[in-house]
Amino acid sequence: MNYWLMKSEPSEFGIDDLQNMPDQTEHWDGVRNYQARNMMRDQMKTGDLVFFYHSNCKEPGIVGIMEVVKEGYPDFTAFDPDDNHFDPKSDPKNPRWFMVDIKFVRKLKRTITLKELKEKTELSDLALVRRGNRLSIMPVSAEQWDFILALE
DNA sequence: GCCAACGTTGGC
DNA sequence: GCCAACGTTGGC
Repeated sequence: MNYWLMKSEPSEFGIDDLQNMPDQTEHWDGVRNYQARNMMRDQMKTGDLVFFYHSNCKEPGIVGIMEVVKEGYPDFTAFDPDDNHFDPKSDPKNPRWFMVDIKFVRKLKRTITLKELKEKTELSDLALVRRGNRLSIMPVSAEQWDFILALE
């Protein structure tokens, strides 16, 4: 089993929005970055656990845990001209963008802030805290996962 | 294939 | 709102 971290702006889609979805499940659409696409298409497997990270907000940090419930499939929002994430270069016969479905597991008791994560030398290899990192989906090692959860 | 211009991300 | 960092685009 693998561990991941996925970013979302809470003003767009936050942990509460996920919890309130039917079946507490939603497709993670709109990712338009090849590295992140490859992870969703090729590597994320059913049962993998994912940290939900709130970005671009007052208190950026990890707020909850979710689970992959459907593996990579084409991101249909890329085909819809009326969608914000429309990409005319993604052909339904040869989709450029992929997504997975994720399900709410639980909220953390508190937000583990970016500031706090940056202070931990144990997490210096975590992509999230590396300078200039903008990846919206990233792998988390089992050691990093356990270490972060122990901070809760 | 290089690289300047541009757009986006996301912390602060 | 600012701006550094980075990815993408497109002219050459």
